[in-house]
Amino acid sequence: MAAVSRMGIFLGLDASALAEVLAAATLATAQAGEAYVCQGDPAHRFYLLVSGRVRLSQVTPEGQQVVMRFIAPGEEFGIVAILGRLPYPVTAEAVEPAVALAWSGEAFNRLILRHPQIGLNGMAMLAERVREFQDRLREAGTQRVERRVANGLLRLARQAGRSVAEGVLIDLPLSRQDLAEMTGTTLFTVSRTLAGWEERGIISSARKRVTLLQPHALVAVAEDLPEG
Amino acid sequence: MAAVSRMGIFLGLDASALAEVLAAATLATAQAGEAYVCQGDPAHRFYLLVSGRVRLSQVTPEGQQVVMRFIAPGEEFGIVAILGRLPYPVTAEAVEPAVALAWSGEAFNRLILRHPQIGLNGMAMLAERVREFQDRLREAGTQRVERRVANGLLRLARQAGRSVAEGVLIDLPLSRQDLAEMTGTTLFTVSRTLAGWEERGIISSARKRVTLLQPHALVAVAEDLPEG
DNA sequence: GGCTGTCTTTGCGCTGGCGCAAGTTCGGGC
DNA sequence: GCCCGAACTTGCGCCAGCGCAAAGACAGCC
Repeated sequence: MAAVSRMGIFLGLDASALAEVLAAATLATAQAGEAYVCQGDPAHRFYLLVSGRVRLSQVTPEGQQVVMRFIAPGEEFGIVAILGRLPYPVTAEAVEPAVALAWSGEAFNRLILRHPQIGLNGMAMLAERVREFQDRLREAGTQRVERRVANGLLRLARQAGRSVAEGVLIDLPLSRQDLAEMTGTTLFTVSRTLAGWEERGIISSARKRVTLLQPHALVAVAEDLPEG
Repeated sequence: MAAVSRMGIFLGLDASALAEVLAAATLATAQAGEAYVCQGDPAHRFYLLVSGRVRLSQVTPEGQQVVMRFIAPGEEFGIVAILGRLPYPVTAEAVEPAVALAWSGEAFNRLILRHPQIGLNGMAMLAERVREFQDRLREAGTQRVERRVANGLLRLARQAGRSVAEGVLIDLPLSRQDLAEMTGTTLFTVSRTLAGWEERGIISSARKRVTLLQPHALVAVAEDLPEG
């Protein structure tokens, strides 16, 4: 309950409203690699992640995969469920053991109507999400690969970064492929780019693991500043 | 009032609620080329377009412009105003004479709390917006220029298409530059691409004006099908 | 009608980054 | 400890699309 009361979407609700929200929820756990929802399935449930990490990805009609974003605890996914029985546009898959709260679309609709604050918070959350996608779309259209990858890493660090002795560890199993699919390039190019940064001491990388050693240097790359 | 009651965000409100919503609104008109909101200004107003067309664009720190989308009557812009005094992330400029309803962020917050249906509708609207941006981001990451331009045109046709004798006219002053900034390419490449399609009889174009003569052929390009 | 500025076209050279193939390293299961 | 498959690296060839320059076409204004 304490955890739930701190989630953005339930900010400003009193204890009884929170209790009601929780009473309507079911708990859904997933192991690493297990999917919460699959692209194309009819959307009937809406989720809020409590712990773990979830990866949202889309597969193109040609079979190519694209990683839309990673979901951190406190964030929502499957919102499309509240607007009728459209199919989910993405697949949501746990990349490490995860726990989420789930509501049926109808139940969540009723909660919003009874507690308008949830609708207000939800709009704020989605507006923020729209802003993030706008930024990424702008990047995709105007920036070269190196800058996009730098921005992608910085975004992940902000979302899932953990301070460790050497710098900021991106606390996610993150393959070169994932990074390529997030930034619209190929795993080859990502590999070469990371290798270049590693040589310059900006990052340190291993299998499915990246640590930012000099975040400010990466920011310089992302902003296309002359060598710092 | 009739027009307002048909807007997605006010669906399901009764007459008295609609009257209340309208009473809180002010009318804002703009001439072609005039800006409703400017990127970077503190966001204090939220708009719903009644008539005309509005272009949302962003300027990168390097001064490069990007066109995020066009707003059609019934759609919202400036939503960021309801979440505190953040700066607007985009500039909203009328491309033809426009009329919009405007609310202050606080007033709209109060309306949502009094009429939760608005919050629900607003979430639906934003969820749809997120979906659109996800699609575009996927396209940006996986498709070649020609397909992206085809998809861009089709999206515009859906949003602002008008049936005319020869086909579907995109009813917007739309320069090559605009199209390039929407699809993440250059006006040169757009010009060449359109010229190619015109030669094949798929479209017909003039200054700031494009008409789809064979929409299905454009769909074939967008989906990368073999020649139809 | 002529002028001006904006929009558009077209040619040409160049390169970032893709695509593939082959090889290497690593982690986990038995 | 060994094996297997997944993840990663590296070299090489190639081309889609960018960048620029210069010229052409059109709309609106005086």
